Amino acid sequence: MVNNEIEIDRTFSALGDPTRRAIVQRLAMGEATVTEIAQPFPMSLPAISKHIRILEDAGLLVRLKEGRIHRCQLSVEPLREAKQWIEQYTTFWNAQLDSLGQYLQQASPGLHPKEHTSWKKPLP
Amino acid sequence: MVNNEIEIDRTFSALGDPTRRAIVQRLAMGEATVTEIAQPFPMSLPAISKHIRILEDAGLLVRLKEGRIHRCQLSVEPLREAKQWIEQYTTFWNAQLDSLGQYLQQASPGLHPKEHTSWKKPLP
DNA sequence: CTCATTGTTAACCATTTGGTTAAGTTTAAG
DNA sequence: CTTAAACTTAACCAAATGGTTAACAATGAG
Repeated sequence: MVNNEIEIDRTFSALGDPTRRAIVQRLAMGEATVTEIAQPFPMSLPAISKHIRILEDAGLLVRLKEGRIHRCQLSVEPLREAKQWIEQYTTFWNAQLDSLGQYLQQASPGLHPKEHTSWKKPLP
Repeated sequence: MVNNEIEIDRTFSALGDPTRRAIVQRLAMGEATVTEIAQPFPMSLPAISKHIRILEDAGLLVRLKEGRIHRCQLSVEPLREAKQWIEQYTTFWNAQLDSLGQYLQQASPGLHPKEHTSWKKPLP
């Protein structure tokens, strides 16, 4: 949990692709082999293999090799961290913080968060 | 909220870039103009302009034009939806669903986990 | 009017991404 | 031993991405 910047980057990049999000969704229903994962997708097995690798590198997928089949399952920890990253900006508290910050800028510019220059009220 | 697949795609793609996540973080501190946003970044203004456009297209940023300056502020609604997408897979409830689903699949393959009804409540 | 400020658009470029097919590897089966 | 199955790796390709500089547009200031 210390240096999560690179991890969070991998996580969000991995989730940026619809195919990979669909794989995550699939795995949420239960573990699956590579061919099982590939089955619904209109693309080749190597393509899916790459996607799985990317999810694995992002820590979103763990692979249990049993003989020649690779059993894949979802690992939710990176999802939790992505959720936490997002929650910084979606909580009620931060909404309040945001409003307050803007108010402070209006009241005494230059005192608060960023060195804003003067602030005009939006026109009606 | 009907066809959120494309929206969620735009949102996650937008958040997949570290520069854009940093912009989101910056805007969470309060609104800012384009040059203010660009100031800390070691890249040209047009590069930032493009990032802002992508965030805007994703609905994560709203632009208020006042004369020649564009005041940008964060819009958290897409973040909430991204959070909700993630939460499908990070709640305790779904962890249970996953484990039980795997058990049920082992016990009676062909039955889908979601067809069963005795699930525990999610934890906060 | 003239000039600076604020920002976008255009044209271009290198790298990354997401896909392909073909070949290789490992394991299970006959 | 031979062959099939389950995947991965390699080599390649087109398109998307993220950046650049130069030119353009619109607004505010002198």
